[in-house]
Amino acid sequence: MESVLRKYRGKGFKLTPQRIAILKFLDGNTSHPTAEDIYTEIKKKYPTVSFATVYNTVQALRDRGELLEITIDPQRKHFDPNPSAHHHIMCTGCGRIADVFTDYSKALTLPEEVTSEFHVTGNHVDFYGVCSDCRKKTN
Amino acid sequence: MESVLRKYRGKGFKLTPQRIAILKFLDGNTSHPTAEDIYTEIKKKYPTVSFATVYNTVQALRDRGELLEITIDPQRKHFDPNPSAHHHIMCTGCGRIADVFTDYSKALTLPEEVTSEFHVTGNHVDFYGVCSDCRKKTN
DNA sequence: TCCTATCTTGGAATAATTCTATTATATAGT
DNA sequence: ACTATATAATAGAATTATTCCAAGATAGGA
Repeated sequence: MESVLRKYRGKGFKLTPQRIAILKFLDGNTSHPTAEDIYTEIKKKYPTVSFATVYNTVQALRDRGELLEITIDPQRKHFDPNPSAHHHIMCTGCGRIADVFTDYSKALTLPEEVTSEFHVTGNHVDFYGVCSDCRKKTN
Repeated sequence: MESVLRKYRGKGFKLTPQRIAILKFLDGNTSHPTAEDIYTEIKKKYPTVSFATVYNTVQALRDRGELLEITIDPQRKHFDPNPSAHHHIMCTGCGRIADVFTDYSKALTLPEEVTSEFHVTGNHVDFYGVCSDCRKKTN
């Protein structure tokens, strides 16, 4: 828990109580929360917290490379506190997002017509499917 | 042009003037327009067209498998009238989206821990980069 | 301890999308 | 061609997600 905070000390990143709560909530969290998920959680301990604080904090973390913005869900953004290169799969039934740790970098070669026009800086591989819980329900 | 409309006749899909305009705008269009792009275009010929019509129509097309919703842009949805499996690259400078027609299906194998939980139904491979125009400008 | 840059907050603003009630019309059936 | 009706179009309100803003609060360096 202290280790969560250590890397943010100094460097003009103020460790306010709200931010500490957000950092602790995100630490090791693999649930891919939305801004609202974070807001709801932090509100339990800090009832006056605002969405602005949540968005400010995730943006600060993103700028520092500590957080990824996930685009797999067409409806809203999700966040992932694991900034290392990996991918995702979303259940089209319940919306749950899980991690996919396979490294596809070797496989994702681009044709010359694309690489000649774009300097490629990154990629997302998103999978869609139906999880076992949802298969039981809807059949 | 007639061929664009042929496949929509019958089957409870009403070919209204607004829809025909949308279908013609989308036919062969590789610009990956947003709802607003479509709205702005159709408004030229039908000044009273509403966003509801645009959204209703793209949803009807999506339901019929004639249109894909693109999630590569975190800010807004884009649409692609080419429903065959392919992928995209977006310029992080100007937001332009281009098609990537490489077939990665063979390469995108998932670990057993994922396939045992999810019945996989689809995937998106999104690339990010900087296009040649934007390299000239910002650099 | 004090100063100040930075943060938090509430609420307003913006933007994207969906919904609703009403009016209009494309098309199937005659 | 005519009519009935299911479906669509429209305006505008509602919803949802996100950003902005001004004022007061505070973390952390000096």
